[in-house]
Formats: sequence, C-alpha cells, structure tokens
Amino acid sequence: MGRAPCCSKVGLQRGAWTPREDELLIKYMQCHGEGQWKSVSQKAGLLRCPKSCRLRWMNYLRPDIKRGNISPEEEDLIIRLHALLGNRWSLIAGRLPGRTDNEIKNYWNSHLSKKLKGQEFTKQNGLLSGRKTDQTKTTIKRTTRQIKKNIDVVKGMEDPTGTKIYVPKPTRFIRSHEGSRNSVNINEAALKLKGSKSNNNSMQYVNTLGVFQDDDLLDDDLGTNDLASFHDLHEKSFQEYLEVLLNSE
DNA sequence: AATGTACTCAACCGCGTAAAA
DNA sequence: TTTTTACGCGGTTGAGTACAT
Repeated sequence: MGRAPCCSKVGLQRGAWTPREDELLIKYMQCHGEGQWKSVSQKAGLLRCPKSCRLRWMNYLRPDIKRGNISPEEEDLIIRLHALLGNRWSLIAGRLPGRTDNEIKNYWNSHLSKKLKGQEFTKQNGLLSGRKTDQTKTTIKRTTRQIKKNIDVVKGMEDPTGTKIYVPKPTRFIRSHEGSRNSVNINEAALKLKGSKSNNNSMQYVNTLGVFQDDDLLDDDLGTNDLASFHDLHEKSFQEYLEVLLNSE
C-alpha cells in the first residue's frame, strides 16, 4: 500500500491558502472539473500537494457549498444521522446539500457534542450513567427479543428468489444513548420492512439486519457492547434503508 | 489596556482501500 | 497475484478570534 508523499517532504507550499492560489484552483476546476488531483497542482500552477488542492476545493471553493450558519432543521438532521451512523461524517454530509464533511465534523465537535452531553434524554434512560432504571431494563429486553424475533423471520426467508443481496461491511455501534436509540430504530425499521412482503427489495434490506451479535444483544448491559455490526449496503440500498430509519423515529 | 482562556474552523496527517500497473 | 498509485475518510492540530478577568 503506497502513500502519496507528504507535501513537506517535497518542498511544497503549506498552510493557509492565498486568494491568488484560490483563483488559480478555481480557474483550473472551471476548465477541467474534478478528478486527477495528482496533476492539478502542476497544471494549475500551484505549489501545493494534491491532497491540499482537493481539500481546498471540496471544503471551501466548490461553488455548491452552502455558507452561513447551520439551521435548526439541519442541526436536527445531523443529530439524528449521527445517532444512526456515528462519526461517518461524509455519509452525514451526503444528506445535507451544500455542507461538507469537515464542516459537519467541526460543528459536531464544537457545538453538538457538548450540547447533547448533558441532555435530559440520558438521565431519563439511564444508559450513559451506567445505572438503568427497571423500566429501561424492561425496554431493552423487550427490544432485544423483538429484534431476535425479526431476525429469525428474516433468516428463514433469506434470499428465497436468488435475488442479489448486497454484502455489507461492518459498522460499529458505540456505547451511547444514541446506541440505545439505534436498537429501537433498527427494530422499527425491521418491522416496517417486514411488513412489505410484496416487495422483495424490502426483504433484502431486512436481511441486512440479520447480523446482530446475539450474545451482545442479550447482554443486560446492552450499551457497552456493539449493538450490532449491521452492514453497510450498496449505496442505493443504504439510502433507502436510511430513509426507513429516519422515518421510524 | 493587557493578559489568559476558550472556541472555531481551515488545513494537515496517517490510514484504508479500490483501481491501475 | 502482487505491488504501486491515487483518492477519500476521520482524527487532530494550530492560527486567528472572541470573550473573560
């Protein structure tokens, strides 16, 4: 696995971009479009490494980038998406037109992580404190049972028609109140999709839920384990699946 | 006004991986 | 099949700025 040489090693310009550099990069992009970053710096007359050029363009100079504060609607969406996806900033950014992964990551780290830290939700559910109420424990167990039930149904119907099923890659669900919300969301999504028996595609998505780590789910301390290693899907499937998760809240 | 502290965000770094050689 | 290249991602850094003392 090779690695592009660091710009400091080949004597290229570093640090903040000047207006002149921006101008050169914008002009080049207007003529040639994105891609071929390796040659961009040379052809545009910039003494910058490809990474730096790409980053400057993607996070700052691109014409479709939205400027200004994050709206309450956007903030709400970020919070919900983060609950579902974790720190997968590029995926989150993909659902916020005009916003970059870097911007959302910064916004999360400087605003939302602190904002959410002491929220009432945590206290009510007792999931971060390590002390769960009886009601919480009951909810977790009920949710766990329901998920397992759904998985059994799904397993029995796995790929009955030979339809292509997208093989996922692992996604970690970390210990957090968001994690506990995941359990509910995934469960609800499974129920909704399971209900669409007439739709073979839906069943594929449900299948992707069938990879929960059973032992973890049965663990009383649900929040400390991977809630699931449900898998990333083919892009189209993933987007549709995400819709279900979001709408199930 | 001077200094210290906290915050923001553009930019950098290192890693993983798909594609090309 | 193996190695190299190029790209994209998430974590981290640090300069600039705002605010508090």
